[in-house]
Amino acid sequence: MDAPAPRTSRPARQKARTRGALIEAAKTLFAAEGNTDVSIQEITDAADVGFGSFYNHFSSKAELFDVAIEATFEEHAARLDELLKDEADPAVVFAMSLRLSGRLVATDPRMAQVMMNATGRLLNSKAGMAPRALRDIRNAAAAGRFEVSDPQVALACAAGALVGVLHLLAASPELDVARVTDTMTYNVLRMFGMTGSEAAAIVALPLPASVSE
Amino acid sequence: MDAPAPRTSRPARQKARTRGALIEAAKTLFAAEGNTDVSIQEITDAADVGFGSFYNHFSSKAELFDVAIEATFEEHAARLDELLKDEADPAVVFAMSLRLSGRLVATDPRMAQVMMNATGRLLNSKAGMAPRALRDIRNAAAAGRFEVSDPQVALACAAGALVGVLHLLAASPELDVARVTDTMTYNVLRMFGMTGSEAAAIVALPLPASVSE
DNA sequence: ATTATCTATAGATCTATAGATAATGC
DNA sequence: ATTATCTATAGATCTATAGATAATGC
Repeated sequence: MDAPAPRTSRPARQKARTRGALIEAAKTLFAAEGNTDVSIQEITDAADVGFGSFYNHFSSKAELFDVAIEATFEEHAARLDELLKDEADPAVVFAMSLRLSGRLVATDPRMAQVMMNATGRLLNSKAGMAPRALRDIRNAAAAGRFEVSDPQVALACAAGALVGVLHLLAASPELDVARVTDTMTYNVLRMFGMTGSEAAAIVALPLPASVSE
Repeated sequence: MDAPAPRTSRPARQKARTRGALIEAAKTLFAAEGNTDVSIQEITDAADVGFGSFYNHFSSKAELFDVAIEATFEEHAARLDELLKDEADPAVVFAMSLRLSGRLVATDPRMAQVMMNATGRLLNSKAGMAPRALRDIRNAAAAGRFEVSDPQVALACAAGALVGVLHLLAASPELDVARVTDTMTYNVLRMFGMTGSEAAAIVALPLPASVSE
C-alpha cells in the first residue's frame, strides 16, 4: 500500500486547515495592529475563508486571539527547546534563549511583534518562555552561576529587558539586531552577578544553527 | 478687589474642564481595559459629558488616547523632576526614578497600568521619562558611575525591567511593592557595572517625601 | 447522512453630524 | 452675538445566526 491509511478523515483535515488559517490571520493582524481592534470580517478575509466559518471554530474574537497568542508563545518556546536541547549549562541556555529571542526581529518579525504587543501575557503565561526561563534562572543560581536573590523578580527584569530591546529595534530599524541583542544579553548576565568577562565569553559563543531549513 | 481679573473667560474654563474630563476618562478606561477598544459613548459616559461634546475637542478616539497617554507620561516625569531636583548625582537620580516609578503600583495604580499598556510609546516617546532617563544614564556614564557601552540599549533594558516588574506586581498583588521594586533597581544598577555593595547602598537611600500633599 | 463551508441578512452597535438649548460677554 | 454644551438621529459597520451549497463517508 502506497498511502498509509490517513489518521484523520478529509473533512477533519479541512476543518483543521480552516482553523489554522484563522489563527494565522489573527497572529498577523495582532502583530501588525498591536491590538485586537479588528473586525471578524477582516480576519476571515485575511484567512481567505467565508465569514460564517469563523463561528464554526470560535465563539468570539477574544477567544481566537487568546488561542493565537498562546500558540505563538508556545511555538517559540518549542523552537528554543529544540535548538538548545544539547546544552547542559543553564546559564548558557538562558543566555542563548535571550539572544535567539532578540533575533526574532530579523528572523520572525511577526513573532517579535506579538511578544511586544502581549508582554503581560508573555510574562505571566504558564506556557511559553516564562516558565522555562524561570527554570533556567533557578538552575543557574543553584549551580552558582547566577547570583539572584529572587528568581521571580529576576525573570521579570530579564524578560522586560528583552521586550524593551524588541521595542527599540522595531522603532530603529537601522540598528544591528545581533549587536543590540547581545549587548542586552550581556547586560542581563551582569545583572545576575556575572563579571564583565564571564558575560562577554557567554555572549561570544556561537549560536546553534537556526531551525529554518 | 478680592478676585483678581480671571485670566480666562468662564466659557474657556468650562471648555477646558470638559476636555480634561474626557482625558481623565480616557486614562481610566485605557488603564482598566488595556486597550482603546471602547466606544465614544462609554468615554463620554465616564466623563459625564454629552456624547456630542466629544467632537468639540477631538476628531477621533485615537487622537484622544494619544493625548491622554502622552499626558500621563508627562505628568509622571514632571513629578519625578520636582521630587529629584535637588539630587546632584545622576546615578542616584536614575535609581530613585526607577524606585519611585515601581512604587506607582501602590501610589498611582492607574498611571502604572498606562505605563504597562503603552510600553512602546513609553520607550520611544520624546516626552516623559525616556529622554530624562537617557540623560541620566549618559551623565552617570560620563561621571564614571555607570559602565555602559550603549546608552540607548541600556535605557531599553532598564525601562523594560521596570515594566516587567510592573506586570509582575499587577499579576501578584501579594508581593511587597517596595521590596520588589528595589530589587529590580539593584539589578539594573548591577547591570550597569556597579558592584553589589555600591548598588545596595544606593537602593537603601531614603526616598524624597512623596508629592501627595 | 453527515459535516463543514459559504452567502445573505436581521438586529445591534457605533460614529459623525445637525440642530436645539443654555450660558456668558458685550 | 458668541460659544460650548447637549439630544436626537442618519448612515455605516459589525456581530451572530439561519439556511443553502458542496464535499465526503457509509
